Amino acid sequence: MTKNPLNERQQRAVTSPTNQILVLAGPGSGKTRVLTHRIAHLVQGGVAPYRILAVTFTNKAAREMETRLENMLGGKANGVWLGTFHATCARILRREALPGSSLPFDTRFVIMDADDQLSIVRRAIKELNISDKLFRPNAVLSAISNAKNNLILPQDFAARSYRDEVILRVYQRYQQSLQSSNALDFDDLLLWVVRLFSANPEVQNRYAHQFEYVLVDEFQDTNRVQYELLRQLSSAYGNLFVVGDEDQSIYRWRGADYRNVLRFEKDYPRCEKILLEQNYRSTQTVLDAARGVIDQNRNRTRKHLSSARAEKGKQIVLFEAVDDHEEAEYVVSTIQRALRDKLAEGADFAIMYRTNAQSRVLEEAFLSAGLPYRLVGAQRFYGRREIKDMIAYLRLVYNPSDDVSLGRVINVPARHIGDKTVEALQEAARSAGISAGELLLELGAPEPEAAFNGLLPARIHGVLQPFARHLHEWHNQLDSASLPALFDRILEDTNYQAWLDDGTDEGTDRWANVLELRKLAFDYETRGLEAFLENLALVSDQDTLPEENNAATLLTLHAAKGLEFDRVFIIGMDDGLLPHSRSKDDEEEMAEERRLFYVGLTRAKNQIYLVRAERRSTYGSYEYSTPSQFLEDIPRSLVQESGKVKPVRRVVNPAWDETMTWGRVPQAPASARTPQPALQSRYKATMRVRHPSWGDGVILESRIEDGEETVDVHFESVGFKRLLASLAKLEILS
DNA sequence: AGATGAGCGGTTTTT
DNA sequence: CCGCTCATCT
Repeated sequence: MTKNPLNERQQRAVTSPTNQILVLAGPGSGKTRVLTHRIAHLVQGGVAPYRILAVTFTNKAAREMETRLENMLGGKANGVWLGTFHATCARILRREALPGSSLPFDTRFVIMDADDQLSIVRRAIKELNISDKLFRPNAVLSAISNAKNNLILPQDFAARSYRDEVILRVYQRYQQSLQSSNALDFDDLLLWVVRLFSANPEVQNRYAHQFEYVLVDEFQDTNRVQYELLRQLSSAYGNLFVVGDEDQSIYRWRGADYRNVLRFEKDYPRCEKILLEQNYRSTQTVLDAARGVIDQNRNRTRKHLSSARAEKGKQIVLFEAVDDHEEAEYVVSTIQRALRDKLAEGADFAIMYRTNAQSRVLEEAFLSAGLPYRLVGAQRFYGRREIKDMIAYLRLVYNPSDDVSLGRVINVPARHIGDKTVEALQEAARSAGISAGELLLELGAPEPEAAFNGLLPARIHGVLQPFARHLHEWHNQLDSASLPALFDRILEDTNYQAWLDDGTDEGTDRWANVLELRKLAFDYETRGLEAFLENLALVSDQDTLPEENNAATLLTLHAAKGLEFDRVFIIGMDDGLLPHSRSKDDEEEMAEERRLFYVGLTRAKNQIYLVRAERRSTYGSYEYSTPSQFLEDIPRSLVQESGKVKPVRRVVNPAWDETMTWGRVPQAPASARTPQPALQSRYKATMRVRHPSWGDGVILESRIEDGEETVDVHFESVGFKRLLASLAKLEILS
């Protein structure tokens, strides 16, 4: 693909001299390629790399662009500001949060992750004597995040109801906690840059004059803060190049607003709009199916994606399993068969699902089949208790004011510091006007300042002393010792291994995780603790997970955006899962669910498998569901069904042939069926056969199911089919 | 202070 | 079903 020349429109997008350019790029239309080529074009035209800012949505996308630029230009593009919104903002704030700035934190701020945020909210709710039943911490946090995404700080928050009043109070307390911990949450990173720029035009100007060119990926998923930020950053030169696709907007719940695309056209009436509709990824079958789905959405620019590839491609396979276990087994066995027949390799496959919870059953099936897989996202590594502990230690050493981290590790491993002791410490710190961590640091000094003597009762002081001393020593090492040395020192001083690795399998496992993190710390030996912590906070886990060799990928539909795979399974094609039940009352949300499905479909280069289960276990009991309504929008001619025999279901979509049945071969009710003696297989694996319409193929497997012989055949023309031997008119060739 | 066990609530999606 | 919180006991 890299060898191909750019098509005419891509070329235009890369070289156009227009100031503001809006590229509407369908899936697989070479969007990343256009972005990287444009950056390369700018650099080769003499623009200094540091004057180019390119913003991506994920770290992964940023790294991929970096690699491509490296390949194109060697080191010539080094220095381009390339990163996510959040990483870019963190970088700006680390420079600007100097003493005397208007910002309520200094350059040693730490970044709170979702867990930290939630524990701050919980604490605030508790301290304010609010019921956490009526005000769910999660809901309150999302209200706060929502406000921040709209640039609303507590002082700007207009409470229009009792509920708002309460949320506001929590918000205030929450913000205070962050401030006293010298911490920022994700939303703050963006918010404070915008506030900084608004309050200090000279600072904004400095950056705006630095960034002669601003380029943005996944523009449809920007929110209001991000839009504002882009406006500010490009305000000097007005060179703003944005790439996006309304149809792939899937982050509305996070404040993203694809109408930013419309806003862009309105705010920059002289912008040039370029449509990329030539698809270089998928077969026409994949595109037709995707189009059938997305064309049901209104209020969008209709695109006419056409495949640059000649072949129509394999039909879409639809499989209905009886339950989620069979669903997973179907995925695994289909992959195994393809591997065995050398039709594909592991890394060609991706299995996508709506909710993270669905990965569990899949993982079990992969494990028991001995099939390698890699799971992206889902807090696998960084959510681990032992990992969070070690990170908390490091964060605390870096920034002793970090209350959340202090609370996490002050008594881990247990060192007789209970709630009462912590409370006394906090009270004493408050009366001294410093944070608890700072006070500890002081108490651990060889000669603490006299002012801090007598703040605490002698007994409590004594209990805290050993920990305080350690903290002081670690903190002192910050500038002299390397990160790995500090890491080891903490492990040693806390006796962490002995505490964690208690001889059980789980303990060994946990210790192995710590060693994994330690390995990562060695990678940051030269860059240091600050870079290490920032990376841990901002880089999602998909980046750092050890790459399993040639393994299938398990990921949510959200995480799939921007990726491509040869063969894609989308599982859980059930009403209530996709579209998700939480979306069904809201038209906008339903449209977003549809886009999510569209994103999944368009990841496939060659083959799509849509899989559902009639029932799946949730919380221990079974729940039944009907097929996803989205399935009805896929043209019938593109689909080939597969699965176990079960009662006929009628299809409601008039686009389908009335006489067609859904999912199954029709069959008499069970009661009318006479049990048949086990019958002999007529077909065996490796036999060559001929089908009247599909031509020649080879039998992959034959088995007796419910008294019927079922054969899996791979046809040269259409690929994999599962057939009932009694119905298919197969001719045996060899 | 720490260990144990009953009870409960939770699942959308992520930088 | 699982993991977490809270209450109770040692």
